[in-house]
Amino acid sequence: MIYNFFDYQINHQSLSITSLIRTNSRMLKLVICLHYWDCPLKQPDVLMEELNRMRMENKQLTKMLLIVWEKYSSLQSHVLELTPKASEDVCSESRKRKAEGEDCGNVLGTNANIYSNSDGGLFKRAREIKTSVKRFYVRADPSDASLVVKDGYQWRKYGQKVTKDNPSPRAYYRCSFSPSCSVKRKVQRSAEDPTVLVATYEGVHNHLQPSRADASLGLIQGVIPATATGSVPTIDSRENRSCGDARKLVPEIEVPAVNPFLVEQMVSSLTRNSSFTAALAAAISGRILDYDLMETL
DNA sequence: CGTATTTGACCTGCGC
DNA sequence: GCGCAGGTCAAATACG
Repeated sequence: MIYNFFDYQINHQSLSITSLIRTNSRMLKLVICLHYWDCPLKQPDVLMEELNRMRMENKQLTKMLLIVWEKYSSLQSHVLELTPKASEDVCSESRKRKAEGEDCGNVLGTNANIYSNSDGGLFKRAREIKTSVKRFYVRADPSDASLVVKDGYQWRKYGQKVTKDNPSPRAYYRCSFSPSCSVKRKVQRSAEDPTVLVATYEGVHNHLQPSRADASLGLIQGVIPATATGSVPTIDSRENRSCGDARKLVPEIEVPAVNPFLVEQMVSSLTRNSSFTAALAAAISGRILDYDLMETL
């Protein structure tokens, strides 16, 4: 019963955070609109009014966001305190079960507000909060023995191992871009289809992607995005499928997820940065002045 | 010469 | 307690 209560609370808080981030993005959209001067609102007064309104709204939302985040964090720690047995169960899960969970699609995304099961859902959630595991499938040249998946991040290989259930070796990588980044990656050829590389990511990067250009190379190499519109990725539907059918999985490759925490950090820092808002106001006023001059000519 | 990769040894946890 | 398997370490090696 108490679990259901916290379950609702955490879901509710997560959804609130997501909603607030989306609302905050309205201001950034307005900035982009002003920058390219494609905004349908041609009246500077209307724009200024809208900007001021957005600014006030943004301040309030930022405050709310911080409050919600603090409550969320305290709730999260409270839940973990209340469920020591659950935490132990989670931590003591055998490696084999963990591996099976990964292989069989019991893979957890970063969207912590998406839960489906009711029995033991909270226990699983505790693990989801601690680790994020994602899998990607990359089409590769079978003649190429290297286990290289270009995803735009910098990786350092620290080990290679042949596993029992797969004749091809598994390569272990760490993120080398930032020493504080603890993201790990495992790359192994699919046992069923050697032309497919299976990349398993553990953790979330605490830095921005070093090179978007490099990421695009992944597309050349064979990673197929989930949607052509670049929609925000969610938990891969493949994760609920049965094991070992890589061939069917390939056409539904997803791109790395946008890190909600990074988005939150960026939005938060931008909205709290007085110099940013000052520069923004200066840029907008400059645009308005330019527009007035053009109108008078 | 500095950095990245390779690879055998070692560690850890689980099942029997 | 022992063996097995996955994961990690670190010295040796390769490479630009």
